[in-house]
Amino acid sequence: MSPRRRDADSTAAARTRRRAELLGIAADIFAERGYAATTIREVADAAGMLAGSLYYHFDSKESMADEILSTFLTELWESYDRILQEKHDPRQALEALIAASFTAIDRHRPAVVLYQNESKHLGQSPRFAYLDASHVRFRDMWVGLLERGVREGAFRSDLDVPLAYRFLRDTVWVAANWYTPGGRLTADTVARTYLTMILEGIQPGPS
Amino acid sequence: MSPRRRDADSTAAARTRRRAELLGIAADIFAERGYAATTIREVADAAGMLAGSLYYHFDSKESMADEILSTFLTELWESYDRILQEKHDPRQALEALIAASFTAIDRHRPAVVLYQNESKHLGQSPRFAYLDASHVRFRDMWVGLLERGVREGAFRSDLDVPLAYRFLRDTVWVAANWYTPGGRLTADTVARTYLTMILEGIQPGPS
Amino acid sequence: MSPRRRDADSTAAARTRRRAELLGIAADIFAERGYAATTIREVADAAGMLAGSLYYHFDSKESMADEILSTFLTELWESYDRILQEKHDPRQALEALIAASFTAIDRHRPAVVLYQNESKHLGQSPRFAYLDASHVRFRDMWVGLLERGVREGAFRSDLDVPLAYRFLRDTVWVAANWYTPGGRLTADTVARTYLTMILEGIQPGPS
Amino acid sequence: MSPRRRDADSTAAARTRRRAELLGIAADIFAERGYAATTIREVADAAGMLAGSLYYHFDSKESMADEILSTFLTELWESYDRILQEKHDPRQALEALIAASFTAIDRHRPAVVLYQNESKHLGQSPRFAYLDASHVRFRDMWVGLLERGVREGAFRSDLDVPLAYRFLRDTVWVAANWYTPGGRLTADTVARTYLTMILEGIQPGPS
DNA sequence: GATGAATGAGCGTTCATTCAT
DNA sequence: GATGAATGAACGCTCATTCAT
Repeated sequence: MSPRRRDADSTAAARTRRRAELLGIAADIFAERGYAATTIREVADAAGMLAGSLYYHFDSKESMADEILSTFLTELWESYDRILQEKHDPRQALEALIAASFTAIDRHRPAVVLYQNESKHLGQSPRFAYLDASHVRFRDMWVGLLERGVREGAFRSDLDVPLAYRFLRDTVWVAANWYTPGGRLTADTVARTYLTMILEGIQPGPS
Repeated sequence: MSPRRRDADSTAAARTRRRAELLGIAADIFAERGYAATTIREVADAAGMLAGSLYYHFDSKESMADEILSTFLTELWESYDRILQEKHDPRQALEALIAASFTAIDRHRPAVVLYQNESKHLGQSPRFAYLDASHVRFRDMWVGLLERGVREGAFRSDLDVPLAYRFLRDTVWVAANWYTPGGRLTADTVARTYLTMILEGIQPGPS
Repeated sequence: MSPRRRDADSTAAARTRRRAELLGIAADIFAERGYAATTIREVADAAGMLAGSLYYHFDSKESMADEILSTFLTELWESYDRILQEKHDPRQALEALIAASFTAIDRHRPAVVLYQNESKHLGQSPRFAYLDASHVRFRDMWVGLLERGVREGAFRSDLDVPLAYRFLRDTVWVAANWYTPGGRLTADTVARTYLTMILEGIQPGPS
Repeated sequence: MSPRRRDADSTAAARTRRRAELLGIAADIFAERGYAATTIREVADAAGMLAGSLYYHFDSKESMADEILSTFLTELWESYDRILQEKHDPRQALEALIAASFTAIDRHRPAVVLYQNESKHLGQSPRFAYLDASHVRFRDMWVGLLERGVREGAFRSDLDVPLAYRFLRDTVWVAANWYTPGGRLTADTVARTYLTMILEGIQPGPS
């Protein structure tokens, strides 16, 4: 790595790193207090700077939420797309998607909380059109998967697919509200336990 | 309208009805936009009056949320308590509690949304201490029921009770976000379908 | 007194009596909390009615203050005028005026407090022009009396008349802030004690 | 302006000066219109800024009054305490205290007016408890001084001390309502004239 | 004479945002 | 990169006042 290269790094890359750091702080507070109830002064305080200084890094409060959410969704869909390409068996795909979702919660907890609590609102502004688009993709993915699973006998034939889709979607994301990365349960454990409940129910099986 | 009707109607009863009407409007908007993001002027607009006029009926924005939430929770716990007294079989109790929850969503949809989205923030103020108290009662109720069910063989012996409690709790209330009273699905239908998924899972049973 | 006469009394006179009663209540609160800081709801509460009901009796909050102050000033000037006609000796006139002022405090304490605290403000509105007029008359009366007294040897020849006027004026009225009718000191006692201090000073006399 | 000057000037000192400037403006208007009747917008207008901008400098309207009053009282008591330590003769102490009071009026006229007109109301809030404390200290100081003066023969033996205390207190402070710094009379002249009236009275002495 | 419900203006305060330094 | 001071719009709320009943 040439010195020239390192210099370029210490500007562009350092800037990127600082942005990410600030966004992490913002995401934590947005998730904790709610987007509307969070003041950018609170974010700035937590970052050890004055409110006005944040505007050197970001255009607006909205743009922070935007960057937090779009970063999260981009990464999420990358992992989903990888799974959808690899796993053709509905049951296996479902397992992998659920696991990937819990991994996302583990890695982007505040972003997930933000997504869950505020996407309805924010989605109304054109800037956040991708949130609604993501919802649609989400629904299509799950509904498609469930319908195929029913056809292929992986899932109960009497499944109410639209309802089951919402059941799955909500059940998974809502866990971000109580899951603590590094706590008693790892993302993987939670995922497996949830999967068992979802697939086999909570009453005793026949075996 | 006969004088008799007007007499019975006037004063206390009419006031109560007007308050309820206004609270209904407020609850709808709080649920739709979020409590913090809702302005008193939006509520007043929707009620066809000026912002200040709301203060003839209510002390503060907070007191509106308070009345919405406490009314809902009072009614909810009345129905829960009735069930807990009547149904001693864990499985039957669970079914009845889930059904009662969906009935509550049907009747108090905006209040449920408000409860779910804002109780964490509001609960910090002493005035809303009953929200946290309700959470605790909730947890104790479900955890107790699940543990008893496991002991008595009604539920899987390997159930992770704390996790299952959260699964049940979230799964049910989160439905308030999409459920439309008077839509395709009645509260009862949703409750029965959810119950089947929760009890038996989504994969085909052996029977 | 004919019945007809008594009927007329029970309308006009009763109305007058009620107004006076309400004005007494208002004056107490205006004096206690300050005019600007007093809400007409507080006055109405104290009178056992609703805020709106006061407007049956009075045009506005201002008109209450108006009536309180003008009633007080009319009576005050009546007593002053009587004295000025009777007492031609400066020293005797001064004594009588001071005594009359303390009598006014005794009988109209809240009005005096209101007068003292709010006349500067209220005087700016044309409706209260008589307040400024009264101030001028006041000053002319005292300054005239003091100058005559100096000329005639009743008061010190080196008296700074404008300053002494303010001294007398303030000294007397400000007592309304602590004087309690029916307390340890009667208006007359206070008047006599004040007079001694004003005339002879607080240091020991030669006698 | 040299850089040296600007450096010494900047940050803390400049901020303090700006605060003092704004407080001076606020004090003028509070004194002129009354605290309750003054709007924050009036203060901001006079300062050439918008209402909200004041909140960059001060927490609240109340905190402005607080700072104005506490600054004044601190300085006043410093001068009083110095006198009480130095002058042991009651008559000399009284003269010095009256003079110091007029000096305080000269330097803090609006603060004195505010103190006199609003301390009764403001004193009820815990934040302004020091106002009541100051009243008590005031009374103790004057009553103590007068009693000692009577015992030692400096003041008339028949003096009604509690009444004389109020007489002195009011007489002095009330002058803030008409005294104009830089006008015909200096604070010192007023003080001396007042003192003569207080000590020797307004009627001709025997000498 | 009084009530109950509302109006409309304005208040103290907050907050995202801007910008010269 | 960050600060300090300000803007301007809006917010929750208060209050004198009105008026049909």
